[in-house]
Amino acid sequence: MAAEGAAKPKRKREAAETRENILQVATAEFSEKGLAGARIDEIALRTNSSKRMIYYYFGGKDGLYRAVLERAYARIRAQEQDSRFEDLAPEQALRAMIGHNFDYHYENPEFVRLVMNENVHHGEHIAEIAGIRDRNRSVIAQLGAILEKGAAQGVFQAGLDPVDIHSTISALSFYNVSNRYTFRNNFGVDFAAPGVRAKRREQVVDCVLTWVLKR
Amino acid sequence: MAAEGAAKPKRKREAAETRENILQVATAEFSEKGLAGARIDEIALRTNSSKRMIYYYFGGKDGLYRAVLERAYARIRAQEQDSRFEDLAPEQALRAMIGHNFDYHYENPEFVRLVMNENVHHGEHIAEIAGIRDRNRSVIAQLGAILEKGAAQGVFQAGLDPVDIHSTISALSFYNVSNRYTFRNNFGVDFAAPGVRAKRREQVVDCVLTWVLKR
Amino acid sequence: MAAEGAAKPKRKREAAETRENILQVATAEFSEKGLAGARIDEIALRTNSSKRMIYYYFGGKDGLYRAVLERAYARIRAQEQDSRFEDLAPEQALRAMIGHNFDYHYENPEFVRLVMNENVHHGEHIAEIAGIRDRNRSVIAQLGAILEKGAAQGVFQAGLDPVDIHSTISALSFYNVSNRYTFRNNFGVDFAAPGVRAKRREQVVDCVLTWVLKR
Amino acid sequence: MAAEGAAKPKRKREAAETRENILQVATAEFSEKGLAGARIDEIALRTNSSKRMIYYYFGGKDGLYRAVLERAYARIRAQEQDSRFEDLAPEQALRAMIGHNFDYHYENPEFVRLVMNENVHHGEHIAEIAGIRDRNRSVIAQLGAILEKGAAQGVFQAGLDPVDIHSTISALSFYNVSNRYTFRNNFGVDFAAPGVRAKRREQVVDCVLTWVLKR
DNA sequence: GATGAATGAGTGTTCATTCAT
DNA sequence: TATGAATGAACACTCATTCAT
Repeated sequence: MAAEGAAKPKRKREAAETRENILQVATAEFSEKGLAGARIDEIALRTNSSKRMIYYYFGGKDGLYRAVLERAYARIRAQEQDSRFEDLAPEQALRAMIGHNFDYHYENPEFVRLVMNENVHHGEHIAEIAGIRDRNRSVIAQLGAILEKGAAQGVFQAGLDPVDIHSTISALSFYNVSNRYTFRNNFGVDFAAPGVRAKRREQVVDCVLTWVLKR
Repeated sequence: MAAEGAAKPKRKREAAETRENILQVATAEFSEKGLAGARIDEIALRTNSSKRMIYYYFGGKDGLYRAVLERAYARIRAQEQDSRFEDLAPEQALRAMIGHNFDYHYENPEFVRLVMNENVHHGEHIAEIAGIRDRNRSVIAQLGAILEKGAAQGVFQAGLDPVDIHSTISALSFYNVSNRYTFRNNFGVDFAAPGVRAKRREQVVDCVLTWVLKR
Repeated sequence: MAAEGAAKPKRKREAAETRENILQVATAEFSEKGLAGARIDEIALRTNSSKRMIYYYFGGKDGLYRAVLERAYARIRAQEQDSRFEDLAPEQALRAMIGHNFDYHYENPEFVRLVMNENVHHGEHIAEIAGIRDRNRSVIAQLGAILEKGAAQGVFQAGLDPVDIHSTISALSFYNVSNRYTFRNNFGVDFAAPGVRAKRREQVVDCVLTWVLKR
Repeated sequence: MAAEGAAKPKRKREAAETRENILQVATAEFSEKGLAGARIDEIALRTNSSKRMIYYYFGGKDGLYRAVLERAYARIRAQEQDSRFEDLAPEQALRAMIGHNFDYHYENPEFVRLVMNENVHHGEHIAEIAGIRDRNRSVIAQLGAILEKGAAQGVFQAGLDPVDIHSTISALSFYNVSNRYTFRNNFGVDFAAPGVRAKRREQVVDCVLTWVLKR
């Protein structure tokens, strides 16, 4: 027990905390204002440490932004690793998967906005982050397994490309969060309102399933 | 006097040209880099006129950005006013409408990126542009008419909210353009490739129709 | 006369003045502290204009430094173009040329120090300034003509390379200014003292001439 | 206890090694970039130890720089103490001395560049290093003895000031190394090229001797 | 209507140095 | 003796905007 306290140098633990604290603040700031709009000074101010530490740990604004992006993707991966749909029947598994995807976007608008911003910047930073494609490959594999099983059981159409289905699910989940402000302005509907969310969730699950199910 | 009278119109025409030239350059720049990332100097440089003129005509960076946004929406409106789906049978009308929406996004990535950027900025600028809600109301009305007609004929489901259908169509059309870069990085599929676009168009039209049609 | 005032736009004259004012201040600063030691803020402060103007006219610290270097060399050239030694007898011409070179270094310590600094930086900036080699070629040509004339008249040794003679003259002129501080510290002699300068001038002229004259 | 006694010297030896290692790295760095241009982090990185040790042993950047300067001068002294010219005939002794001085500059460009840099900084650091004037006094004494012996033998001119001769020798030896870069750029001649060096060495020895010899 | 010159507040970044362990 | 973490002051540079002509 004494060993536990002594084992990890206090300093190192503090360093990890400093890093994490900076990343949290930076995530909020980059998500809110974008890479170009965010200010290093502003981030440093909200941090428990200083501007200098940002450069010490992340090298600069771009380095920090990349670390934020990497962490955001790592967190989804962790979430998805936890959720298991494979034991369910194909239709139930797909429903669960779509719902989960939909919810993740709703509950992580920061992630959605980071991805938006990354597209504003032509994806130049995400390209330099290793390991993201691996993670996505596993998502596609998981979805593909469900689709195949469904097709084999005769409940889903045959020959569906999991990437197509995934892009459809993502589009329908992403838009509610990404285009929240313009949609509200243009059509007077706020996707963030609880009632709207619930109704929309049902529609998205329904829409994709109707399309996939054997007709 | 006659000369004076003739001179002015000429001036005005030149003025309109200058304005339009600035707007074109600014549209490209804001679309490419976002509001925060775009540079007034850069825009002025690519213009046929000077930086001073931007301030003369648009008051400043924000004013220019709003003018760009307004013009982008005005151009969709013009396009949509041209297209008439009402004479077609409901299913054909809906198919045409979805396809048209899909194509517009693909062919106007600048518009898509401006909307993305506007959402990054929480829609604070679009809110100050008059007339946008009116235009969208007419889109909803048009779609609503088609849905009602289809429901009356027994081909569509009854009681569908045109705003829901519209958001579904938009989500599926927007994503291919807005998330082009991250999707390519994550899944190795480039939405911009001609083959991908054609296949995706068919899927989107199909997906929405399957969902709307009476089952 | 009135035309003279109206001919040049007042603005442009002011711009040239601003540029020149910045260059003067920057010359003093770079000469005093070197490129790495000089501070843009310090230069701007001593200027009649602002830091922003330095970037407006010279693009940055390096650009300003290069402009300073270029101007320093241009000023020697102007001085040398004025001085004519060719009409004198070879020995007198060479004496005058050496003396002039010696004096120029003494009277322009800023130039000497800029050249020192340029060597500290491995000559990377001077390489990018066009026209310097041309100017130096004419110096060598001038010296070469004197040497040849002297050799033809039998007063100078034959076959001397003007570049060798020039480097000898320059070394003996440069050192008194460049190494003033360490020499004073190490040997207690201040090259800048008037008596020392006069004596040294005589020695340098004498030393080079003794070497060049036919023995 | 015996172990304790042995341990300490070892520590001291290691400490001396650490100091020497830092000094070597710092010499290269200060010589290359100057005092203002050199970076403590860069020096620490190339060292076998850490940044903290620099502060521990030398107090700071300026202290390290002074230690570097002091060591550089101490090394010349050591070299000169070894070389004995007094046994030679005056002319041979002087030739040897000039050649040795010339060679030392060529072979120790780091020393030359440190002296240049020290002059850029107005000799403010060298003034604080004790013992340098003593060392130079002995150089002057040595040269003075040779000159006097030569004058007594009727081969050298009488009444020559050894400081004048020394400054002439130094100027002609220093310039080839200090102004290597600008000279190459301006006149296309690289003093560092072996052929150029050999030819220049002969000229320098010759030039000084011609001047000193009785005519 | 049009142009080059000018500006102040801010913006990302780097520096030598010190602290805690 | 030794090390990684931390710091604040300074540093080069950029921005949207305005002025004088």
